[in-house]
Amino acid sequence: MNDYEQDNAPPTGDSSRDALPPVTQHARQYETVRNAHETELIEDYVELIGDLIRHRGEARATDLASRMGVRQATVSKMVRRLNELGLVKSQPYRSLFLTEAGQSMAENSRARHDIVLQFLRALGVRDSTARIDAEGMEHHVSDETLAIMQRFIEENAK
Amino acid sequence: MNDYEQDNAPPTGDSSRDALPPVTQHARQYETVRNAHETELIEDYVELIGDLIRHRGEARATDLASRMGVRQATVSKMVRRLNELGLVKSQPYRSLFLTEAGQSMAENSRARHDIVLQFLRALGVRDSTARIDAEGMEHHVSDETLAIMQRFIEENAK
DNA sequence: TATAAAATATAGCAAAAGCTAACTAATTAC
DNA sequence: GTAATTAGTTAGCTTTTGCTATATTTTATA
Repeated sequence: MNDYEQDNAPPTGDSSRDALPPVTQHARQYETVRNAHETELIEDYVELIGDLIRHRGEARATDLASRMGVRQATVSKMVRRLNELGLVKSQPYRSLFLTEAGQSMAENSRARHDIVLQFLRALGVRDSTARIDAEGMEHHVSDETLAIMQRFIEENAK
Repeated sequence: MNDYEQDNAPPTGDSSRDALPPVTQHARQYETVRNAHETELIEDYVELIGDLIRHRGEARATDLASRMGVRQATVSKMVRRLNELGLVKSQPYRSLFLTEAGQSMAENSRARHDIVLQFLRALGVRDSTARIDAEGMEHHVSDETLAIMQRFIEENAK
């Protein structure tokens, strides 16, 4: 039997992970992850630029590079992309600014990030671990799950 | 002030996300995420091959392609990589097998995946959403957090 | 069993994100 | 105010993971 045809197979009634999901749904899961990966880096940069402006007054390429753990050349290239995407406004050799769109992306990312981080802490994860996990998980948490995390935080607040 | 120097700055005493983490730690967070991305796809393939063998008796490239939502050529190329990495044993035009190493990676991934999925469900996330989120989150959850999730599942089992 | 269909492989292209090296601009220090 | 240092840019390379198109092999069918 071909795997394509399995989509027509009757549901097994088994709700655990033990059964493979129908092909179409399975593929959609991986597609969602791939899509997230495409926007992930963009969001991380925009979020970081926002944070730098917020906390340090300005966002310099050098600081982006050292905080991201990459070379300046990499940042330069990325900033050009962010410009093209209309997320960042910049002039050569000057520090960076977010456009309206960039600003709202930054706020959105920061909010998600905060919720995930607080959720992990509320769950009992150590701060340094929580920060690392949050950075990775942030982009893979659906709105539905995020709302549930939010509720969890409120219920478990001291 | 240069951002590099900020590493020597005294901690603000503010444990919320409101403060930027020290530069070195911040960079390590992003590095961890980048590293996860490198192994992520590999693990997904190996895990899926394991699942296919388990549930369908064999793993064919076509089925990998349809379930991953990519083209067969992409799978072919990936399988060559998995071979080089010593995770998969395969002969041209034949179905795929996992090596010892591949098998243990598959088991490990499946275990992680299961815990994350069950955790999300225990938290109250709908099944279809939980599956999507788990697929993305799986690779970004530390052992520490995983253990906590495990405990949470046990405590909240009916 | 010969042929059509399905599965797999290979070649070659593209985009993304990293790198180094070499160059230019801005800032700081003297 | 010039020289040295720091910051930013650009060009060109590499790896990874997609893709299409084409060739080859295996399997199924008439």
